[in-house]
Amino acid sequence: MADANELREVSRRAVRARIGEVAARLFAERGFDATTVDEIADAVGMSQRTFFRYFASKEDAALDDFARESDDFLHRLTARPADEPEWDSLRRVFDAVVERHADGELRRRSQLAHRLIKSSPTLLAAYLERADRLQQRLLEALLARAAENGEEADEAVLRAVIGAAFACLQATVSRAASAPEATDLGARLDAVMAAVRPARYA
Amino acid sequence: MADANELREVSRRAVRARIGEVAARLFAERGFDATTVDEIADAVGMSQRTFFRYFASKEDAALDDFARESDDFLHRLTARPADEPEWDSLRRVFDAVVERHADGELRRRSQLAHRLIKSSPTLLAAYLERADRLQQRLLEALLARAAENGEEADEAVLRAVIGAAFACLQATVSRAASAPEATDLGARLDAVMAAVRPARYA
DNA sequence: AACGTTTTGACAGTAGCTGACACTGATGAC
DNA sequence: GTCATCAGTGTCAGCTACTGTCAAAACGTT
Repeated sequence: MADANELREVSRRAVRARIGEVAARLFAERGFDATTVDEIADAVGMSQRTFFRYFASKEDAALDDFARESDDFLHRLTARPADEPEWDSLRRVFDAVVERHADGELRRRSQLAHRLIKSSPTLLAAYLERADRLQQRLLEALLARAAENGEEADEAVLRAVIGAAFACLQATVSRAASAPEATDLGARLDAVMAAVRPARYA
Repeated sequence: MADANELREVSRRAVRARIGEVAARLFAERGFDATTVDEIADAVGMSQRTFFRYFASKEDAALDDFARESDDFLHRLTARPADEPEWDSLRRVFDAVVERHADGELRRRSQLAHRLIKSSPTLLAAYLERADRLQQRLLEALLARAAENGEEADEAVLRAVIGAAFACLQATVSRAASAPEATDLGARLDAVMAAVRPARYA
């Protein structure tokens, strides 16, 4: 029984990944808005209905990588020491992006995704909404951590701090996505996050 | 000729405002997703097609207030002295929100809008996308200002600073929207923006 | 009253997305 | 080996947001 379920999960993930790849290729070729779900489904060899059994929306197919990255972020944050200043913890969380940027193939893929997102308002909107959700999850994690420490955290300030950190990440990655050549993303991020480091962590 | 055009503009704005009011009422009653454009058009007494001649999307009708606020933000920023630290200029720009919050009627309206936005993922996504656009416009203004001052601004850092300031605003307003009673939004915002104030302005 | 411009409604069509139902193919029980 | 089961899939029908087109209506100008 457990085996069967596991096999199904494996299969499901494989199909999902395949759809994601095909979709990414079509999006890159024709653009996000100009690609229909029917075309993706056809290219994969399935019905439109089945596509929607794997992805809740066309946007979800395009943002699948970011969904996985979100989970990674959360894991990395909870792995950080509880007494580390939140700002520095967040910087370490962002190493997920820096590390991915180090690999040539993954970097190209990430840059492509970022340019795609910037090219379509609806996709950008979906991306920002997911980023917002991620920030809320991180906020809960940091609130729980503060409670563990016996501190009384100001939720609004903490929310703003997370938002500020993400603004640093976005600004840095955005520039790296436009830049033709490989930049030292880690160093750039360090510089930006040092310049923006909130007074409360000074 | 000029008069006629002006009259048309007045009429157009009035109709647009009327649609916005009716839509806001329906959204408040039934929720954003549960309200169809047909229902709004019916309630106003026009065809669906005409609705879309005034608003490009259902989201736009719900976010009309924020569109006007965006223009206000930009005006206020350009009115600030060129040598003022960006962080402080942004705080003054946000006075637009603080002032609106001071008036009881406008505050209720703004709180309603915020709760509506949080209640619908699609509407939240549209809101965040518009906020992002606004930040880009403010970035351009601040870049132009820096150029005027003869400074060489780091675009990524400036982008991050604007994002950080908006994170403060959002966190503060979000809490105020949930809070039952009237809070001193200006004081709260001052506190959050002081705690998060970037190192470069220390 | 006649004219030209603008606005509007009606209609048809596309695309994203969902519910319902029937079919298929693999799995486990007997 | 047969049968019941059940997840995965395709088909179909339908809803809603949104767009192009075109003819009719509304409106200010002359």
